[in-house]
Amino acid sequence: MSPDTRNRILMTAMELFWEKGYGSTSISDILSRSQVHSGSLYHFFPGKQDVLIGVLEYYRDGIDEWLLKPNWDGIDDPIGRVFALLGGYRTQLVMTDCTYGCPIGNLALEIHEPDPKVRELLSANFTNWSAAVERCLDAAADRFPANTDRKALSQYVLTVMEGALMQARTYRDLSYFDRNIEILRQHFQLLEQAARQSHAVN
Amino acid sequence: MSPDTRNRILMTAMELFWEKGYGSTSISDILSRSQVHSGSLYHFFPGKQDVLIGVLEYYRDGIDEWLLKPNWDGIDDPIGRVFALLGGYRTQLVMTDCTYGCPIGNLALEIHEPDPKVRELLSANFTNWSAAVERCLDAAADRFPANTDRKALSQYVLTVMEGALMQARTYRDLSYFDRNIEILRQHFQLLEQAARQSHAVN
DNA sequence: GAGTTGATTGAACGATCAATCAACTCGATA
DNA sequence: TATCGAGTTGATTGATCGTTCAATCAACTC
Repeated sequence: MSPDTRNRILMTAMELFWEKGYGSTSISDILSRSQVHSGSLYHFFPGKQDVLIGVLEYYRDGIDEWLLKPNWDGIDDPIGRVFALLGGYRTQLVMTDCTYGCPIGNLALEIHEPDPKVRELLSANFTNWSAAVERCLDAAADRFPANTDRKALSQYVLTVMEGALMQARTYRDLSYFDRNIEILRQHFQLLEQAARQSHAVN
Repeated sequence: MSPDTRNRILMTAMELFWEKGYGSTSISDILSRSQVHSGSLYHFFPGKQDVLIGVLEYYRDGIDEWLLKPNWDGIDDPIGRVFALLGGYRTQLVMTDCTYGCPIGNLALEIHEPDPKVRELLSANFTNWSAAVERCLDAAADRFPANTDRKALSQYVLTVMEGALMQARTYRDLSYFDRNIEILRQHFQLLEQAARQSHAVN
């Protein structure tokens, strides 16, 4: 029953870290909800921080299956995929009455002096996310001006997502998210428009 | 000596909340650094959360003097002021080896179930910030397309600032901040360009 | 100068924290 | 059948948490 228990701990910790944050989640919170006893937890994880590391690794390894695949199913247009991904976060906001926060972004701001290992995993999660967006932008490279830094732009999409989530959650108001995403969309349209004009000249 | 002590508590709590976050700052942390005894703290504040409220009120009431005035001194161009404000955050990042985080944004993401009073104060701080940006945008209204939603755009500037800070801090790399701000700047230039074209037609 | 007030002191409280540990279970292997 | 060890149990540890409270003190009121 070993991998079962380890996994139940991770899943429960994932939930709790997202609901209450890392610092406010106690080991006994994890134990009682997961129906695991303290000795078992410490059999699999040396300490609380290692549970966090396990959770971050889980996110890192599951981004394709749990984040991208569900949001991109049936959508082929690369730029459509970018905004479908953002739409996925909107759905989460709706389902949680605007209490949803990005699990990675929340941890990134909550944990002030992260272990190198923790910081690496937070970075890796951000990098994987924006790399997925960058692949979309590359697939639509001809719709952007030739000198567009698509890697930087993909990081910018992450920035807008995190900032928009932060405001929607703080105000408990979905419209803050929508307005932000709408401005990003208009920015993209301006870029596409500029690309068309440039191509017409050449 | 009463207002002295209250103020020393607030200043110390401000420092500590910014350094370690709210949850990881203990009352005894505040007491030892501020050289105040527990009884004195509880004489001025009913509890820990009320210290947080005091800090948030302090930020709210000090935005002009402590944030806007220093960054806008000697700068008249309204759009220049927007990016000067963002430049202020860049300076903080430089001075802290990219460990700086927005005090309000950090608290907004750390505190998952805020009291109504706390949530109101977080919102008020965001609102004051973007309202200051909105005044700049209004002063440069003729440089944007006529149908520009300047209030939404000012919230978007806040979004980009928060997201850019989050990434720079997570990666411990200033270039993530710079690239994000640069893309916002290019967006503004596209908007100004569109406004010029529109005015030329009319 | 007796009485009142606000400010301060620091020991103490119960609760909760992360973590430990010896004892136990039980399927796999020899 | 005997042995082994990965997994499990849950009571227990000492530290730390936010908070309380009886006491003392200085300054002001009337």
